[in-house]
Amino acid sequence: MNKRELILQATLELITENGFHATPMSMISKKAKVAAGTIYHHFENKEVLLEALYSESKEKMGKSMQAAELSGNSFEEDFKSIWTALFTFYANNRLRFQFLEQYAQSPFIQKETKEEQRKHYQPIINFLQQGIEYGHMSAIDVEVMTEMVHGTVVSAAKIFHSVGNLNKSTVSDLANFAWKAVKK
Amino acid sequence: MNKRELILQATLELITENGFHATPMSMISKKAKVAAGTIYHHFENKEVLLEALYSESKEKMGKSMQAAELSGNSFEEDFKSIWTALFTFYANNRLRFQFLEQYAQSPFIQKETKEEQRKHYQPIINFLQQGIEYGHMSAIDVEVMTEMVHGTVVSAAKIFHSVGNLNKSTVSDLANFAWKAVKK
Amino acid sequence: MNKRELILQATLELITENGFHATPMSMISKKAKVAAGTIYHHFENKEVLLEALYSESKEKMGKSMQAAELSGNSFEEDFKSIWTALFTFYANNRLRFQFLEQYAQSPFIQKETKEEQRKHYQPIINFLQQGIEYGHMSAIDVEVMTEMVHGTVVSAAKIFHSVGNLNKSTVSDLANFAWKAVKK
Amino acid sequence: MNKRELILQATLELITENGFHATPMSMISKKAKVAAGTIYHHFENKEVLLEALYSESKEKMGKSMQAAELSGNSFEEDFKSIWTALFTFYANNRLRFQFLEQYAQSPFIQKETKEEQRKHYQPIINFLQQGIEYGHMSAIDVEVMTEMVHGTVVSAAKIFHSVGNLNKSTVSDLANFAWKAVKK
DNA sequence: TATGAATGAGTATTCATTCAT
DNA sequence: CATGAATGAATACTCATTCAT
Repeated sequence: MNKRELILQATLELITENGFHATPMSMISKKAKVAAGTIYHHFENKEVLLEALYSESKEKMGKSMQAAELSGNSFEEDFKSIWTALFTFYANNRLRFQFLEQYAQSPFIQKETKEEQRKHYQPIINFLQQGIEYGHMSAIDVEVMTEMVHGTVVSAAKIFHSVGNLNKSTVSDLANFAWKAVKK
Repeated sequence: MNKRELILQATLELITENGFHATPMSMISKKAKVAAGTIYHHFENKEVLLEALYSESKEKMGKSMQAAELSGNSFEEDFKSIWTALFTFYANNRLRFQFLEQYAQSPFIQKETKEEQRKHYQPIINFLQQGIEYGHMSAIDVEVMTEMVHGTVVSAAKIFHSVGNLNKSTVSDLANFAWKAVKK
Repeated sequence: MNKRELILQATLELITENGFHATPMSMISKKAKVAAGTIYHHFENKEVLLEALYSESKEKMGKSMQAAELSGNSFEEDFKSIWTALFTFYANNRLRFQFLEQYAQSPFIQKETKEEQRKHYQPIINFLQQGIEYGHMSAIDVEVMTEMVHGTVVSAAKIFHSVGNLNKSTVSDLANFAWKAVKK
Repeated sequence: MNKRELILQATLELITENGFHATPMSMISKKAKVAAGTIYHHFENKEVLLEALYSESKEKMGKSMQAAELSGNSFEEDFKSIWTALFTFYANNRLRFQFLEQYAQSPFIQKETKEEQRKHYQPIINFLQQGIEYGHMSAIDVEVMTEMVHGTVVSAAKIFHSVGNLNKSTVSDLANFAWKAVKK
């Protein structure tokens, strides 16, 4: 890992644990085993560091969904594949999940940064849009639908992390919970 | 309003806007039109002030659900009544909603405080438990079910606040979204 | 005890333990079981309270020496009687002793207050002056002599309080220590 | 002078003048011509700064006594040499003297710090111990004896500083005062 | 006299950021 | 690129004092 990545990783761990303001730069530099000044060679200031972490996280999240293998057998099956892919990403990446939850709506992240990261999950919005158009899903506004479906994944991930793990059948139940909610 | 309430109200507004650490006590005292020292007559320190706000908010949230009028005609109708009652509370109390979202999982709130506030929504858990037992709902663990249902209300409220308002039929659609998800 | 005395007593105990600045008025009011404002009915402010305690203490100290019974048999005997009287006062009144030690030279006490309290031990200075004039003692400036002799009592009292007690023969040894030092 | 020493010197001057609690860190940083935060790079907090000053002062005091040249001609001569060496140190270092007087017994200084500094005057205790054993001095407990003798130096130094100076013959008289007190 | 809630100036300490090396 | 000592503005909290009751 190069220094930039060491800094980002340390920031992720510390900020998730303590929050943004309760994580001094000195603490990050210590954990990353890097001098305080070095952080400033890679990131203009603390806020920029946070935004970089946000962008990186959103990108990873988007990629995890796009990596879902879609059989094309049925819309239901593909929907559940994507739902499970995102859930799995959130389950396997606790810190990133918590970080995104904490900062998704936070005023620390610039609007432009948020907008820019939309691209990573635009394909998913398109997928849902088609589901509605082809009559597989309720005719709810696609932005609303997206938020509602994402909410079910988030809730499932929260449960996963509070319990510590979840057996396959429960995960399947929860994917089904989401599917029942959206299907026509 | 007495000084204690003025302080709590100012804290709610400022903390939701800026976050806990980015809200100096001096800013709170200014907004509440109270001397800095006065805050410390009513709250031992900043953390205690935050916890008081959390407790007050959870209590109001619990009461909003318990105020839902249950006709007893059908489980579905009652389920939607409660769902809508909570959604309405979240919709009408943006600051409280955002505050609870931000601090529900935050490490700033003591575990004991969280435990104590459970009592306010225990009746709802009981209601869902019965729904499962009487076969109205899927046989999912009731704690899991509660978290999932709550997640749908939270997502709906987020949509409401990002859009600014939501017409009655959409709200009804979203209550139905939740109902379809849970029903047998 | 009236409130004024309760306040003075509480102040003596707390200030000796914690020091002047580390003893808030609120702590004094609590210990004296009196409202904060009540202190200000009896003492203009914190400094005046300290000065009152100083004056009271110096007066008690002066009286303790003047209460020494002088047989008139020999200068040595009378010298030792006075020495022992002051030592006994310091030994029996630990808090007053420590308080006087701490504040005797402190800048908190106004010069005038110190001057005014001289009257209480002027008789002792006169006694030593006579001792020098009659040739019982070394011909050292009487102010210097007074300070040196007082120093021996202070050292003895410090030893007493650090050990917890001192048997009669040791006290007698120490009075003799002082006498040997001053005698011709 | 490096920053650490500048801070210690400023602290010595200010604390002696105003007392510990009446000397804000900001005042120290100003006098030392150093930023407020810089103090915290060298001393963990205000109390640690005080302890460092105490240790440094006790060390200097111990060294001043050990620098006394002992002729070995007579115990009396050596005793007076040491007495005079310490007196001279106290006379030439008013601030350190007053600082040590104020904080020697203060609760601000940790017991361990005090214990640790004993080493600096242990040689003197040994010297007095021998004087007692060889019959040069009264058979008083050596700890008691040390405190009493030290008390005479302290009194002499107080006189010196209140008057402003003292001629050689008076200093000699006072060394003799101490010697007469202790000799057999 | 007595009370104690309210005030707001004052203080120790932290921490993002800079810059000489 | 990397370092870490130095900076000084910012902040939580304290406490002497006041004053309406």
